[in-house]
Order: sequence, then structure tokens, then C-alpha cells
Amino acid sequence: MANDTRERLLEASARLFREQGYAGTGLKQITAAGGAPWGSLYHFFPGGKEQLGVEAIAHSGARYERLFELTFARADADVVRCVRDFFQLSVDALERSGWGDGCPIATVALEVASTSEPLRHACAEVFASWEAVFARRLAGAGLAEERAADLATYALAAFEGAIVLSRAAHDTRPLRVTADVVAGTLTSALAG
Amino acid sequence: MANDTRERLLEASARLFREQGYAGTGLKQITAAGGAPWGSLYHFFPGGKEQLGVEAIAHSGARYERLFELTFARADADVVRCVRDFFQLSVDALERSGWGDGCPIATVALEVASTSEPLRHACAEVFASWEAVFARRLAGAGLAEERAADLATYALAAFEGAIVLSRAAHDTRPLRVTADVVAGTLTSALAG
DNA sequence: GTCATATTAGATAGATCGATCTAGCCTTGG
DNA sequence: CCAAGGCTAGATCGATCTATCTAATATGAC
Repeated sequence: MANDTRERLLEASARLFREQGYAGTGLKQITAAGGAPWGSLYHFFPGGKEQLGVEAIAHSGARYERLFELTFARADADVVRCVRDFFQLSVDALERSGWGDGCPIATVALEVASTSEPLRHACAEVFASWEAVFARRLAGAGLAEERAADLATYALAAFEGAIVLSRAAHDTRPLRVTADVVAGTLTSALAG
Repeated sequence: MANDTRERLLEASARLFREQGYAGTGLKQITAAGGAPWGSLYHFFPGGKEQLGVEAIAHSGARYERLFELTFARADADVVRCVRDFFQLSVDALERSGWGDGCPIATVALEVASTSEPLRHACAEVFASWEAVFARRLAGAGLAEERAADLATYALAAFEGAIVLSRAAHDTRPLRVTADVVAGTLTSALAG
């Protein structure tokens, strides 16, 4: 086989959508960034931009899910420490990328929440999968399932919002501050 | 005078940017929605789409700042109750609007964080003004200024992120759950 | 080697984008 | 009543957008 054109298109799409949003990214730009010929785009994604968007979201969603699991699987760290690590990952990524590398889903999610049902649904599924990873870990730390699910939603919300503020301010302070408070909240919840 | 064309253009821009983002909204669509003639757009906003975007963000940012102040000025409610009220406002707005009426800034903020410096700066200023309102109220409730500022950032982050999740899921649960946890965290912080 | 299929190549269509331009209307001050 | 300028009206430009189309080229099975 050895043809990774389709993969490269997905990677380029994911990166560009993350940095400039769905509507702000043109298909020409995607093929250029992915080093892929224009003709290949509609060969691999006959559904056009929307199909490409849905698959790109699922693609980077799955990649981040693995990153979540990796971060939360560390046996030598408690769950609060894992959450801190995860915030720190985003701090580093934002600084390294010049504030481009935030959440791969959130930008598109907000754009399409009331304009494209397939894209919106893809985003919702990704968020749900991330929450599930976190909730499982919290439940494993002794919380009741419902409580674990609520705290997972809460932590993800705080994380996503902190990225919004940090990217807008070009300053990682919102992420760092939010990480501290969320860590405190989770510590209390696990102790109580 | 009695000419509110400029105002109508700003209102329409703010609403459309909030619902579909900056890149996803065309100037033609804005003039149509605002019932304004095409020629007026460049008369009032010679800087084109970017100027319109900056002013629309400042416009709705200021409006929400007043809403923040109104919500937080209630003398008969403690600050935690005010925060709950604010989350509830968003719950109602999302349900009423069919998931379109979320944060007026966040969508654009994510889109332009690394593509347009003027727009990014406008978003950052709006977020800072909101934080300031909240921080002032927290400081008034007895917290040290630095601590109040941190908790204000945290609460705003949680709020913004919860809107992202709720809009994506077409479900107000993330907002309701996050409101509960944030309220608990603030209660502890004020008591401690 | 040959045929079928997978992939690449890029021209092109038709719509829409942001922006500019000129002409004319309408209000207001004198 | 008459100018001056704020405002409206909309044609139009070049660029870009998504999508489709036809050919050419590579690749793999037999």
C-alpha cells in the first residue's frame, strides 16, 4: 500500500481546523498543507468538506483520547496529579506553537453548533469520549459513578474554557490558575 | 438624527458572529439581517470586515458586562448565588434560542486567536472586563485581591467551557453540573 | 505482459467572498 | 430656496470558495 495521502489530508485538516476554524480553512489550503493533490481530496472524501470535517474531528478526537488515557493511566500518580499534568500539557503546547495549538475540537464545535448537525454530532461524541476516560479514572479513585461523571464534565469544561481565555489573552495564566483551583476541588471531592 | 443603521449593523454582526463565527458570516448576510443597505456598511465601517468585527465584539462585550454587573449587584444575594444565576441565564438562553445563543465572544476568540491580532485583542479585553467585574465582587466578599482575581478567572473559564460542551451536546447538563461544582468551590473559598 | 483499479493531475464551473466605485437621494444649516 | 454633506443604492471587480469533470498515470493481480 504505502499511500498515506488520506492520512496526510486528515492531519492537515485537523491542524488547520484547530488553528483557524472550519469556515476559515479552505480546501485548497488543506491540500497544500498536506502535500496532497487536489484530485485526491474528493477521491478519498467524496462527501466534500463536511465529510472531511467529520473525519478530521473524529481523527484528532481519538488521538487526544489516547493522550488522555496515557496521562490518566500513570500508576504512580493520583488522579489529581494527572489532571494537573493534563493542564500542563496544554500550557506547553500553547507556548510552543505560538497560541495555535489549543483544543482540536472546541473551535469547530462552537462554529457549527447550530449550522451543521453532522459536524456538531462528531464534536459531541469526542467530548463524551474524553469525559468517559476521566470519569472512569475518578470512579476508580473511589467516587460514585454519577458523581464521577459530573466531576469529569466539570473538569473538562474548566479545561476547555481556560484554553479559550489563554488563547485570547496570549497568556497561560488562565490555564495555570484554573488548574490549581480544579485540583483543589477534586482533592476535596475525593477526600469528602 | 434618528438613524440607527450603524447600530443595527453592529447588532446583526454580533448575533451572527456569535452563532456561526467570524469567517462563517458574510458581509452580505450581515446587511440582510440588519436590514441595512450594502452601501452603508463601508460608510460606517471603512475598515471593512475586521473593523466591524472589532466593534461588534466590543459592543456585545460591553452589553454582557452590564449584564454581569446587574447580576452581581443584587444586594439580597451572596456572590455564590449570583454565579448560579449567571449560569442559569445561559441555560435559559441556550434552550430558548435552540443552542445558538452562547457566549458572544468565545467563537470568534478561538477562530482568530492566531490569525487576526486586532480581533484577538478585542476579545481579550472583553474577557478581562468580565473578569474584573466578578473579581471586584469576590474581593468585596472578603477575599484578598489576588485570590479574587484567580477565582474570577477560574469561574469564567468554567463558564465558557461549559457553554462549549452544552452547545456541542445540545444539552444543558454541562452548564448545570459545572454551576453546581463551581458554586461549591467558591463557597469553600469564601469560608476558608 | 495485461488488464482493472486506485490514485493523481489540474482545468473549469458557478457561486460567493470582501472591497471599491459612481450616482443619486435626503436631510440639514444657512 | 439652495448648497453641502451624510447616507443609500447597487453595479462591479478580482479573488477565492466548493465541487465536478475528464485524462493521465501509477499500482497490483493474474
